[in-house]
Amino acid sequence: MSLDKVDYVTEEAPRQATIFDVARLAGVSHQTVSRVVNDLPNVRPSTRVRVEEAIKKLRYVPSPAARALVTRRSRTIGLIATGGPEYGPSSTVLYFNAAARDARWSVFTANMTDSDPSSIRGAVEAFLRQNVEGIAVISGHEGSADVVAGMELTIPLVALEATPHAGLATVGADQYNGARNAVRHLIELGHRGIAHLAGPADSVDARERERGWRDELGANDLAARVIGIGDWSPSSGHRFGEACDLSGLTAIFAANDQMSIGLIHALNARGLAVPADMSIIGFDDIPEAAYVSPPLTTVRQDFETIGRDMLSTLLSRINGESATELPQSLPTLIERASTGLARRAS
Amino acid sequence: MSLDKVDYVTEEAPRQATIFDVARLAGVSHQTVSRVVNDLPNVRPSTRVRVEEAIKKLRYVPSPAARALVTRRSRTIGLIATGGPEYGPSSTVLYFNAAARDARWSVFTANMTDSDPSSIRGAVEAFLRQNVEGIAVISGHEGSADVVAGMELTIPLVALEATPHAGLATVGADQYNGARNAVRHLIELGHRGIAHLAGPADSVDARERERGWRDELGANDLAARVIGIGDWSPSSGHRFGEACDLSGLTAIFAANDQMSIGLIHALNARGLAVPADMSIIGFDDIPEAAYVSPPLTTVRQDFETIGRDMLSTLLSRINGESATELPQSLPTLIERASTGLARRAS
DNA sequence: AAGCAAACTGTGAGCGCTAACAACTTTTCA
DNA sequence: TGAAAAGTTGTTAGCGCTCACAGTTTGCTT
Repeated sequence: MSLDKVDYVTEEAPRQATIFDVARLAGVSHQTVSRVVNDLPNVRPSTRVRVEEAIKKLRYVPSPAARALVTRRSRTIGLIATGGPEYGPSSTVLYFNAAARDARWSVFTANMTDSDPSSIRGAVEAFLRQNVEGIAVISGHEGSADVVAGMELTIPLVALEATPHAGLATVGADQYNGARNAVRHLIELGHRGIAHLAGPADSVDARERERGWRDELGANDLAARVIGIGDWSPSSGHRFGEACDLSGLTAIFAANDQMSIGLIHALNARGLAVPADMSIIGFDDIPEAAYVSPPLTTVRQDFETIGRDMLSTLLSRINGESATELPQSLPTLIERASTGLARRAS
Repeated sequence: MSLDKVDYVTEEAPRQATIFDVARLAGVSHQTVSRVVNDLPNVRPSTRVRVEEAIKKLRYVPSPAARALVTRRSRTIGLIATGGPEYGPSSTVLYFNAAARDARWSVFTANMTDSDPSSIRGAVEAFLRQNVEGIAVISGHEGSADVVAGMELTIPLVALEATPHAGLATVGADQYNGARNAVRHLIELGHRGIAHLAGPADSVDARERERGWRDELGANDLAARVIGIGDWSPSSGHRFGEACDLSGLTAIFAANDQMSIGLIHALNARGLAVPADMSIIGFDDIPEAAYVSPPLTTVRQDFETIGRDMLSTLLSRINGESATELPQSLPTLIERASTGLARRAS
């Protein structure tokens, strides 16, 4: 399959070979060529070989357009991604794409910074016209997947971080238990006043992390307090870190690493040391997390696995193997230096 | 164009309308419908209106497959992205995609973590089969764009960060002058021993930044010393920060922010304060840069502009408007707190 | 009012492929 | 040995669209 040093389109443009060219060269009908190409049975081995040789000789490659026209299939997936270049989503997108490549599927990507329903619908409509066989939604915004699900497509749909929904498969890490583990770690260090710096309200992941935090606190008869609702960005973490009321607190669980970084920076500016005065735990384990000061204790998500799981889930839906167990990984706690033993709350 | 609450594919599957359905309803020939759809002249206004109404009523949308089959055009672009989820490239990919959406073009993305020539060729071949009308390469690896360029395609090609090459348009920020500005800033602060923590050797951007650093130093009769060649990651910055010889140095220009972060962390561990003992300047201005300790002085690249410029360059090539001036923006210096006045070198 | 150009509109072919079925071989088994 | 069964191959008809060109109408001259 791998051809070296080929003039893909030479000046004389010898017109890409068609199925008929191959048929003529092999001395068979075009239909037989089609059978060979599609690996259908009932072709005599000797004929098959002859056809394969002709294919190789002519460098024949079937036209996806012609194929799509008649089969209404395209071996193509549509991917909708909303939000900016945050580490988590963009990693997931990247690995989803890589997995698709490995599986020899093509993917159309529609990136949009907002998650305006009509933009999303527009993107889906464009995908539909292209005969995509499935749609994946990787969105930080809760509504996005529901918008697509609400279109009641006949093609499978898989979404990252969305509420379970009829006809909508969701894949992702277990944010809830990841968050509980984070909080449990804090409790084990002796902390009792553990606040939360939440992620955006329209993010299911953010809400799951908050719920995990709240439940773990509840299970230990501890009070819950949210010090702010950020937008995942370091600057939002910084903003809340500057302004929030820290009384009674010895630890803060931030909804992601980037906000942790902003938060720590603001805390330092207020004369508070981390973790001596305040323990901070993040979420995601971005590459920088190990190298900021102090190195961040966090909960690692494996975005590569998530992206690949999304693809394989979608592909199995496309192949009709519906309702298999949906993959869900458990994020793991990474202990570094931003958490420490609790001191008496100030 | 925006339809609300539509059953995109109802259970009875009333077969997506074709051009003939529209023609029948409007009482014209399919060819006239085609003219209206493609906005060709010589259609009586009243006829045009009638056809447009029929289109709207039937929710007719032309089939890209059929169109591509006959025109051999697809209004589709192939995007090749190599490397992992680093901030710069993934942002560029994202904004490229967003710009394409705005222009109503579809884009196939082929993401690969490596930049193996045969993978790249494979991706290009797949794109060609899909009748893409142009290819964009966003790669951290130098060879990538050249591999594609070497295939001598007849469709336009645009690449980020690549050496100028026949038939290859490159778009990007002016890494060289950005780097010179960074170094000049250091010199203005009184630094004389200014080392460089370089990016990977196979990256043109990395080499341009190094060249800028070297030339600015040379222009001021200062000696140049590279303390390491990293891979853009914080951990590589950290590694070199731990081991390098710092004698005679009061400042280090790191090839990107992430390596700066790792570097600073290692320096701190060696008992060196930034910027008191050593000034550090990075490149890119990632969102975290302002919130690490100390906030990073860096050179900001506008990835959104780069991504959008890549798209518009590619589109204008596709439309035959060749050889327009290639956009190149100048990254801007962002002064924060990781650089300070030079002390006497140790 | 005839005549001609310009403006419109329609017809037929064919892009490259697969689906459906017809036709021809070979094998199998009574 | 012959007929049915199984295996193999070919034929035809589209998929939905655009292109090239033919045909029809309309507007403008003289």
